[in-house]
Amino acid sequence: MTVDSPEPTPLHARIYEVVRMIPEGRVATYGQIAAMVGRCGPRQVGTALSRLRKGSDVPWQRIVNAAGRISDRKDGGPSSEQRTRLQAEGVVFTKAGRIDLKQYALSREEMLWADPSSRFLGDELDDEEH
DNA sequence: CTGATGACGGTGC
DNA sequence: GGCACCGCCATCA
Repeated sequence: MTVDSPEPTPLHARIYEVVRMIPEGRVATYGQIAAMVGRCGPRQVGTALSRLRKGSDVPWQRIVNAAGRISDRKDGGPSSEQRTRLQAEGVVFTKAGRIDLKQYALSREEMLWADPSSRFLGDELDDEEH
C-alpha cells in the first residue's frame, strides 16, 4: 500500500479502548470517557471518535454529551444513525430527544472499570438518585 | 513553530 | 430547560 494508514495516536487508541468497555444498552458522556482515560479533555474524545473508520468495533454510538443529547456533527445536525443504533440497544429517548443519564450513563463505580488506581473521582460520593 | 479546528463541559443568566 | 461565553488541548495545515 502506498498510502499510509491513518494509524490512531496512542491517546486515541486509549480512548477507543475505554469506549469498548461500555456495556450494550448503556451510554457514557464525553467527559466521563475523558476522566477515565485521564489527561485529556472531552474534546479529544470527540475528535478520536470522529476519526474512527467505518466498520470499526468501537461502540461510538454510546457516547453522548453531558446534556444527554447526541452531539451535532460538523455536517450540521445530530447523527440519526447514532440514535437508531442506541434505540436498537434498548436506550429510550425522551420526547425532547434526550437520554436520561441517571438511568443509562455509567455510574461512578462503573467508571472504575477503566482504571481502579486512578482517582478521577476525587470528590466524595453523593447520594445518586436512582 | 504558529494558528485554526473540533462528535465538549462548566458556569452564569 | 435553553443560550452565550470561555476554557481546554491534541491534531492538523
